[in-house]
Amino acid sequence: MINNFHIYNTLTRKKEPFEALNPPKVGLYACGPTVYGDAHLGHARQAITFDILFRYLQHLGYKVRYVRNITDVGHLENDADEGEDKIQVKARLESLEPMEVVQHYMNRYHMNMDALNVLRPSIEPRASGHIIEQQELIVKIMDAGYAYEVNGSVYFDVNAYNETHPYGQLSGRKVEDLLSNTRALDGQSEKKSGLDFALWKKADPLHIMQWPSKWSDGYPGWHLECSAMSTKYLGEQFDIHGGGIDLLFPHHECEIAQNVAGYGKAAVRYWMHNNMITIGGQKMGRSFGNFITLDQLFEGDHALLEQAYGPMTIRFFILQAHYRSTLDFSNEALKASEKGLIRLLNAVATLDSIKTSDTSSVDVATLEERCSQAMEDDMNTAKLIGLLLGGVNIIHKLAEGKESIAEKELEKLKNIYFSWVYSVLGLEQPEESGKANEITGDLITMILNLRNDAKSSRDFETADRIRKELTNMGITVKDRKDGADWEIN
RNA sequence: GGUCGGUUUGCCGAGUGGCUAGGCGCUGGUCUGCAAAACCAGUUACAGCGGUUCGAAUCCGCUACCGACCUCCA
Repeated sequence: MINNFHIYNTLTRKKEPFEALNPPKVGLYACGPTVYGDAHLGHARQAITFDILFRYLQHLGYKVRYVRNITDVGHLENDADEGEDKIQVKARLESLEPMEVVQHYMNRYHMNMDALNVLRPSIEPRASGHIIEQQELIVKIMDAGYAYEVNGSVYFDVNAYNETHPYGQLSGRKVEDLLSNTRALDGQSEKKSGLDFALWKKADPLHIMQWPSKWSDGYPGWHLECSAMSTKYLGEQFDIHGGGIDLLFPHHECEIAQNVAGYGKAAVRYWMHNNMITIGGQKMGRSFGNFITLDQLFEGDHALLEQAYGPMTIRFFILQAHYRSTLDFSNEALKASEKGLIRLLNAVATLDSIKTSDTSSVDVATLEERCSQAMEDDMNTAKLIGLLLGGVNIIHKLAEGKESIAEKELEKLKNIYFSWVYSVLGLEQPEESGKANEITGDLITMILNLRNDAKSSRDFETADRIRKELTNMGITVKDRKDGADWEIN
């Protein structure tokens, strides 16, 4: 499979040409959410980044198996592996079954992602459904001598591992440095070293989520699920692993160690990490408490929001920055995205009404090439959007007849916009669905027709009154030569 | 403290040696009964200092500031 796609590989800190292990198939794994709260803007960025990768690889002709997990067990509340399971904490607070909490937030996550036009992955495995696989991996790691059991819990032995394999390769850390920065063991801990992490944790009797094992009734460690599930569905080696940059250490580092220890080799060819969304220069995250959920954005229901922002505006906003850059949230930036998106989508809608000529005065081939190059360069959606918006000018001139285009060239132009804007970037024309909306539309059209009659008979007083009242309702009237168009603000 | 990254015009944000990024905003114009919308045109930058070079936002060094990770986090 020939392409010129280059990926920035976190492992090597370089852009590398993409070569699939088993073309035309590509195995892609991305770390999904822990479902104990509503998804926020940061989750949207992660999901959209790898949604673009999923779509783009398919656009290039690959057959992609995209696995994105749901973490519904195992993440602990604090360090030292002594905390409570996050899901369980939430369940107690809300007096719900843990699985009820999981289902609730998972449903909401799916609704949010659907709204953002994020494609569902090929497989969406849940940690709780792969306890057996995780236990099997623990056995392999123990057999290889890289894990030890203490009081029914099993820990990964980082020091033992580091003697034969460099631990910290992905995040650029050294064990010695890590050790000097790790809080001293208080003597109570079961772990041999502060760097060791839990593979299996014995549960106390009150712990609701627990499963039997040869070591104890307990639950799997936090990093284990991704190793076990990616191997199950993508094999011991696969092409791309993605996730938020905040998971780089320790999560992904531990994942590599688990794979090497258990299966004897590293699984991943390319590691990709999306950067964070910031707000006022600071990372937006659950632990900072400065996040805005997607529902709040869609509804405009948050103190920091001056208005509601549609899912496509959010998607466009995120795609206007490169995925490895931080992206700063602000109302001003969101509003700018909203307008830019409309400009782009309106132009695409205009393409069908362009008339062709015998010759072309516009250069479509160059645009086509530059768009491809932008995406080939580590998925630079920001550049791609810039190019597509630059072409909007040309589309307008073609529509007005100021430039000419041959039929074949027009087909090419349409293909550029339809495939990049709709298929790869996943942007959609806003839907006007529902009977109520239909009636509303018809009513407004009727009123505007009446106003047009008034204008024709030069009764501007009536015409202005109608327009003013519509404006007060939040409907913008746009007069054209033949009638009028309208828009709800 | 350790490791890594960032600092681009009023705002967001591309850009790794010479070629207009782009969007928003702002100013002017076209259209229009007027207004809005739409469209067209114009608009400004590269944290500071020093160095390399014919030429630097882009490479190197120093300084300042900001952030991320080092504990769960997309």
